[in-house]
Amino acid sequence: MSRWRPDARERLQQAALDLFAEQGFAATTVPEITARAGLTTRTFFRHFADKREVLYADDAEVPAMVATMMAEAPPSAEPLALIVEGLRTVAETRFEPRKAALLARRELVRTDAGLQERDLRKRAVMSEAIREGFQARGVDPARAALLAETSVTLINVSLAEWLDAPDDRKLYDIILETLATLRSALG
Amino acid sequence: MSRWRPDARERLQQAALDLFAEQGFAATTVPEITARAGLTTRTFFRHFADKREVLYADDAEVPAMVATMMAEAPPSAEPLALIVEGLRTVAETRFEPRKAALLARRELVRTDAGLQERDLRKRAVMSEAIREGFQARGVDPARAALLAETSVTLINVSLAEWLDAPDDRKLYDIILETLATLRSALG
DNA sequence: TATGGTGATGACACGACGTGTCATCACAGG
DNA sequence: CCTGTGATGACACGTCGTGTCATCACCATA
Repeated sequence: MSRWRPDARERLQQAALDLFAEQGFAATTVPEITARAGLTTRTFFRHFADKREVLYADDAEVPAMVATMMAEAPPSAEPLALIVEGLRTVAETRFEPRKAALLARRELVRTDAGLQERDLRKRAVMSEAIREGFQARGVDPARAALLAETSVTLINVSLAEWLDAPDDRKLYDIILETLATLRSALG
Repeated sequence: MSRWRPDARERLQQAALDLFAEQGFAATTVPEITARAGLTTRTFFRHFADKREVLYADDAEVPAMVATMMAEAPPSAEPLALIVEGLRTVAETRFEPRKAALLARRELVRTDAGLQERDLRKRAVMSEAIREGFQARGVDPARAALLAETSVTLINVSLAEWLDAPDDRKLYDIILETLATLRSALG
C-alpha cells in the first residue's frame, strides 16, 4: 500500500463540491474540505490556487484547446466561421455533456460575489486566448479584441439561455440564434 | 473643532492611491493606509467594502446614471442609437476628464489578479444596468442581454485603445470606429 | 440651559484565507 | 542496498474582513 491514498486532487474536489452543495460556498472552510478528503489544509492549496479554483478545475484546459483549434484551422477560414465552428466544438465536448454540473455551479456562483468575479475572470482568460489566436492569424489587434470579446459574449449569453431551456434544446442551435439576434440588433 | 478631522473617506482614498503608486497594490496593507490617513483599520472597512473598492469609488454612481439616461430617453429611440448616445455621455463626462487617473488605475490593475477580477465585476455591473434598462424599455430578454454585453464590449475595447492613443484623440470617435469595425466583422 | 438621541470613530477579539519553510518517508532507479 | 525525488504533514505567520461594544462631539428639542 502506498504511503497516501491516491487521487488527492480528485478527492479534494469531490469533498469540496459536496460540502458546497450541502452548506454553500462561503460557509464551507478549507479545513472542512481537507478533513473530509483526509488531507491537510496546506495540501489543498498545493492543488488549487484558492478556494474558488476548485470549482473551475475541470475547465482548466479549455483556453489551450481553443488556441490549438484556432492555430490548426486552415488559413483561409473566415473569422466568423472560425468562431462558430470553435463554439460548436466547445459546446459539444465541454458543455453539452455537463449540463447538470454547470447548473449546479451557476447556482453556487449566484450566491457569492467572489465566485462571480472568478467566473468573469475565466471568461476573460478565454477571451484573451481567442484574441491571441486571431492575432496569430494576422487579424489586426483591434479587430481581434473585438471578435474575441464578441465570441465570449455569444457563448455566455447562449449558455445562460441553454441552461434554462428544456433538455432537448441544443446549445449549438441557441448559439446560432444568438448570433442571428446580434446581427439584427446591430443592423 | 469637530471631534474628528473631516473627509475621512477622501483622506483614506488619497492615502491608498498614494501608497499603491509608491509600493504597489499587494504590498500595501490596510493598516498602512489608515495610519497615513490618521484613522483605524476598522474605519477603512466602514467606508470601503474591501481593499480593492477604494480604486473604484469614483465610478460608483455610473450604473445608476446609465439607468437614468435609459429611462429618460424617448420611447422611440432605437436601441443602437441609445447605446451610442449613452456611451457618448459616459465618455465625455466620466472618462475624457480623467485620462491620467484611468491610466494609473489600469497600470495597477495589470499587476494584480484580484484587481483584474474586481475590474471585470464592475463591467458586469454596468452590463446588468444596461440590460435592465433595455428590458424596462420592452426589449426582449435575450436581445437585451446581448445588447448590454455588446455595449460594454464596445466601451471597453474603445477605452483600451483610447488610453494608448495620443491625447488629441476623442474617445467618442474611437467608439464609433469600433462600432463600425464590429459591424464589418459580423457582416 | 439641560437632556437625550445620533452617527462616526476607536478598540479589541476573532475566524478564515493563503504562504513560507522544514521535516518526513514511500517509492523508483541505479 | 543506497540515494534522490516528490507528495504530504506540521507549524508559524501575515493579512483580510467582520462582529461588537464603548466613546463622545454634535444636534434637536423642550
